[in-house]
Amino acid sequence: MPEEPTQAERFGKARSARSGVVQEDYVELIADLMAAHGEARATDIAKRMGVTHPTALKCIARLKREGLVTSRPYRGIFLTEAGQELAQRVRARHRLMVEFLIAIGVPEEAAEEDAEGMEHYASEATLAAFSRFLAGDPPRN
Amino acid sequence: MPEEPTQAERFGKARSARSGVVQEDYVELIADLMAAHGEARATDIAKRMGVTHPTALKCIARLKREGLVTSRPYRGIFLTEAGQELAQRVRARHRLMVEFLIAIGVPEEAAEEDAEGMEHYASEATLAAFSRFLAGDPPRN
DNA sequence: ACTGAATTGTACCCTTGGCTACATTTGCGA
DNA sequence: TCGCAAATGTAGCCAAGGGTACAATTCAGT
Repeated sequence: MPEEPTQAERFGKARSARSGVVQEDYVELIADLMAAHGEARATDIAKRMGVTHPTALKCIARLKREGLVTSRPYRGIFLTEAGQELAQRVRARHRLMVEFLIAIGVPEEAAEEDAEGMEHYASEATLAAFSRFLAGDPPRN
Repeated sequence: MPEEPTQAERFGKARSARSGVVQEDYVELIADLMAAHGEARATDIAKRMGVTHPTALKCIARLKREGLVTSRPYRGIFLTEAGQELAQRVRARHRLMVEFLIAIGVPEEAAEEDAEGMEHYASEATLAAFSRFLAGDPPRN
């Protein structure tokens, strides 16, 4: 099967997807923290992401540049409209992924771990298929 | 649900997995090229990965450092024992992922694309669940 | 009110994986 | 055989996302 250009395209797409992964994780986490504590502090973000605070600050700076987040010096971090929308999509996708994995028999902790990586690469088509499965539709006849 | 440390661990694991993604893709591709043409040339690797050749060379140099690949100046690239084993595992995982996605109703091209990203994050537990599903075992009773 | 701890910010370094530009080596075809 | 195109290698740039070390600011508690 010599389908080189298609393969290159697929690798390219996976590569592009990779660049948004960290943003998605941060935005989702910030939304969680705001929901739980009313605000998102850099230290808490760093702790929950399992990185040092300068790393978190740098990623947050990038989120700011991309208009997903706002913050004033020595103050908390807030999601913009765009950030909130992204957070909602990401959270929904994450929940669906975990539920699906558990439904097909993956133990809960493994499902949570794997979803953390896989969720970022699931297209609409795949998410739709997962939804159908959870809804009880027969996938193959 | 304040389970911060666990969440940090999960993010950490996903991060670790991320660092092996490129190696896995290269090793699998090199195995493909060797099977198809009897040798793996840097130019072909670059073309199929959709990157420039210096980028491919740099990644190959890293594979060499990690003992997955060998090569002599201006000669082709060859997998070591470890490289061949990795390639086999990766290829099997890739096929399983694609088959599974198609089985639950994802269109073929989307399945190929999504698998390219998701395959690197599926644990043994998840792969086992996918296998069971393909074998026709009822996932939930 | 003020001091000390916690939080936030800054400076600088590393590796990975992109790129372009240029140098070197192979090896094929005239 | 020998020259030129193709392949390979090298140098140097960039951004992202890790890290440490240190500076600045906030804020609680006395």
